Amino acid sequence: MSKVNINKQKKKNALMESAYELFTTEGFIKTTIRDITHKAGVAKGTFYLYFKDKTDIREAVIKSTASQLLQEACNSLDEQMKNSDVQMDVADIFVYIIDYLVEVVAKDDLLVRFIAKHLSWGLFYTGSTTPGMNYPTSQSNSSDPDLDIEQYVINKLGEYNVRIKDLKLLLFTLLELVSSTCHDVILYQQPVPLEEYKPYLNNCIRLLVNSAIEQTN
Amino acid sequence: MSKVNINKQKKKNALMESAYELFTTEGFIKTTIRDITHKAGVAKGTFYLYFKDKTDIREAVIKSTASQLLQEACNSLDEQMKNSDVQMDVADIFVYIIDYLVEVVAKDDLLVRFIAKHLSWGLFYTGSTTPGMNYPTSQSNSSDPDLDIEQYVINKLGEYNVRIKDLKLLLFTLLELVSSTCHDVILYQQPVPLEEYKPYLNNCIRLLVNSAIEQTN
Amino acid sequence: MSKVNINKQKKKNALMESAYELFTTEGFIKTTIRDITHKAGVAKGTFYLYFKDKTDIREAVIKSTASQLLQEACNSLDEQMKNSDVQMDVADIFVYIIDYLVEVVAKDDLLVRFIAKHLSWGLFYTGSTTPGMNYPTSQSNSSDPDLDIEQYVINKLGEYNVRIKDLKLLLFTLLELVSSTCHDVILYQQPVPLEEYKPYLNNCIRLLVNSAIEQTN
Amino acid sequence: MSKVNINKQKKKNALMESAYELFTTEGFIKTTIRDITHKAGVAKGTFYLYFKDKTDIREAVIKSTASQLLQEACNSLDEQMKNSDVQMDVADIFVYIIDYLVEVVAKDDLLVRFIAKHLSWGLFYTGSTTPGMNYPTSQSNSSDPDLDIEQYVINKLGEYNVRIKDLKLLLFTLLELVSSTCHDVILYQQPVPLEEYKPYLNNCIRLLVNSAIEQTN
DNA sequence: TATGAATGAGCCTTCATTCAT
DNA sequence: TATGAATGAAGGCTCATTCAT
Repeated sequence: MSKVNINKQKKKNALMESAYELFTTEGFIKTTIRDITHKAGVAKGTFYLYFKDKTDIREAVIKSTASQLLQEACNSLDEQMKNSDVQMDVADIFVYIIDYLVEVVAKDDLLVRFIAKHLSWGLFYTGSTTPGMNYPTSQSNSSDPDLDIEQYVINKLGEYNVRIKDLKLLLFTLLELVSSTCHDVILYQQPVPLEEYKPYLNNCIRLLVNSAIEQTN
Repeated sequence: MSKVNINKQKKKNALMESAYELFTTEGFIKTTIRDITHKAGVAKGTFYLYFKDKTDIREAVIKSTASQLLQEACNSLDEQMKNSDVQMDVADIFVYIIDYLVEVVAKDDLLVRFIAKHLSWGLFYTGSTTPGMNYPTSQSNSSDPDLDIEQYVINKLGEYNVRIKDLKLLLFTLLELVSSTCHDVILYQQPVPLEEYKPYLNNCIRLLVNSAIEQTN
Repeated sequence: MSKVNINKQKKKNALMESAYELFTTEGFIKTTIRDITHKAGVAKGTFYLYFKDKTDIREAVIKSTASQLLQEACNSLDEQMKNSDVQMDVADIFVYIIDYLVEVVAKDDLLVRFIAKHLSWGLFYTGSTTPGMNYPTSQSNSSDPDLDIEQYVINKLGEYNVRIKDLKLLLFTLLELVSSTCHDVILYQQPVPLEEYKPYLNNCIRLLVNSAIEQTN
Repeated sequence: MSKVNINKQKKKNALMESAYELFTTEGFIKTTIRDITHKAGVAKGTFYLYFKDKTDIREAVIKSTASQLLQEACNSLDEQMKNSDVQMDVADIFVYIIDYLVEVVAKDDLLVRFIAKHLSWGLFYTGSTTPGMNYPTSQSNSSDPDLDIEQYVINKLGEYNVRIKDLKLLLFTLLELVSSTCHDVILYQQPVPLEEYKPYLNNCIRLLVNSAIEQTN
């Protein structure tokens, strides 16, 4: 990548990071373009060189964040399976990942406000970014995250001699279920606190996952 | 109720109805106070006699709408059970209600934009409405909806000799699951169209409900 | 005075007292009619039965307050002269009264903000109150305060065998001088603190007063 | 100064001039930001690029106007002393300047409404203007007016072999005395018309000044 | 007389967006 | 490419005033 392109990417990243911080701490509506550019250390006009408007950068930030989060969760699972002797069954895998996500999100009251209700956005939607403003190649791995998670799960399950029926739907359903319920539970402790809800939620997940398992030989 | 109070109530209702229309057709952010009052046929200042700000009326409208919707669903179920010879099992009841909600919402592309992600708000949250501005008695039944839905289900199941474990959590989880997934499915047909998703969703519901049933006697 | 008139007077007094409190604590601009009536325990519409608008009540309050203040000062002087053996010369009398005013005002940071720049208003102006809304007879003594202070001084000086040249102008000049300078000195300690300024001011007063004395006989 | 900075200064000046006109003709309260910007030929938002709010521009205008006025008075005195054969004593100097101010102000019924009660503000207060929005160098002479007037008087008196006791306090007292009394006399002709009051006032000034003179040598 | 619900003009202020530099 | 001064539409909200009761 040419030096000038690297510089452009830096600017774009700086804007996205600033936007992320402000969206989570101040909220989307209260955050202004001026805030974003100021924090990123660029001029206001520069913003419009990279994003069409505020919703455009929000979408970019959500996708990037959700992707990253899931990536972390998967990495953590990999290590866990490598290092631990305890045998996990298929449902355990789903529960582990979801638990990971919930824990991360729960620790960050601000993150949940911003992203929880949109967790699956980063994974299943090919939302229309500003035309001609695609992510640069350096991020292209995460720009098509749909494959990632689905494929990741398929690989993970390779050794189990099982097949998951309607895997895409299952993933979608689980993510929405989790993000939606936890959003309310974490933020408002309604109808019960998180610690009380988690066992219940995990049980739901196991039910849905186990019901989707088909043995293959 | 005094003549003046009746008039006040009329004004409040007019405002809420206007807000509902505008929120669903134009979106919350694009809707202005001026729009609401204009449509309601009152002066701008009058708005502030009844609501603190735009979020305040949104909350009121959501609660009212969600409550009403669920009421309709329950009524429909009652009739169905009275008139039909087909025997419903416990899970059928849940599926029926949820199906009803989904169908109503699906027909109204606008409604879903506004309410779907917040369906459970009207049922589980005791958010603070403007103080001293309670719903008049004519709506007081739905002003404490928490009892309603839970109690309604309990009554409904009276004749089944069953008990539902963690009923409140089940209801909450189901509502969030449904509203969250259908929101995306209906609006964006992502990851699959509604007709394709519904059977899958219904199956999930049955799983969760059946797993919560405890036989009594 | 008829019972109904007494009641009317009570209302008017309540409004003026509320206005005084609010003007001094919140400032004239920030104070609203609603605030005044609320504090006075009457309805908003009632305000307009007694005063034309906010400036109208302000004028009434200033006059009343300034009058009262001066009255207190004069009373204090009377006692002082009765009880003390120390002989006061003519200038002492002026200094005493002015000192009294300054001390009262200095103690009340809020009072000075409101009235200091307008001290002489209550004494020399026959400002136009709302037409047909004159002070009731019970206050008529203070409604023509011009005579009061001038006559008071004349009486006071009776025993001194002196005449003051241009007494009205002297009084006006002194009051304006004092209120104007002290306003700034008390509020901002500019250009010097009050304690430092007072001796200087007193000296100025003595100069002006002594220069106005004409011996008689 | 760069071209853009010159332009900025022009805008700020235009705003201040418009504000001055409107404050004097319409009064501070009645004048709106919209009025000011409209008259200045800039957009409403532009106002907030230069001033925090209405009180901010008022302060700026008062300071600037008071400074300017005094400068004129001093200049006039200089010429007078150069061209005239009549010998002025020390008190004459003070009287001359004050007379000049009073005359200017008296001619402009509107000016007095705005500035008279605040004449000394421009000379003794170092109020906080909008931060980072200092007057450009072209006006910097008057931006520290405190030194100006005091030093000016000291210089003027150089040839008189006299020293003025408490010069700063004297100046402050005189300015407040004059502006305060003339405010009422000019606007309301209370308690007497200006022409009648002026000789009295001049006499007061002479008293105060002469009493402050200390012979040197 | 007294009320207070209703009014609606008009306020201040923000901020996305443009464009000359 | 990058800037940031300028824009001006639009927003939320206040509040003096009216008037039917």
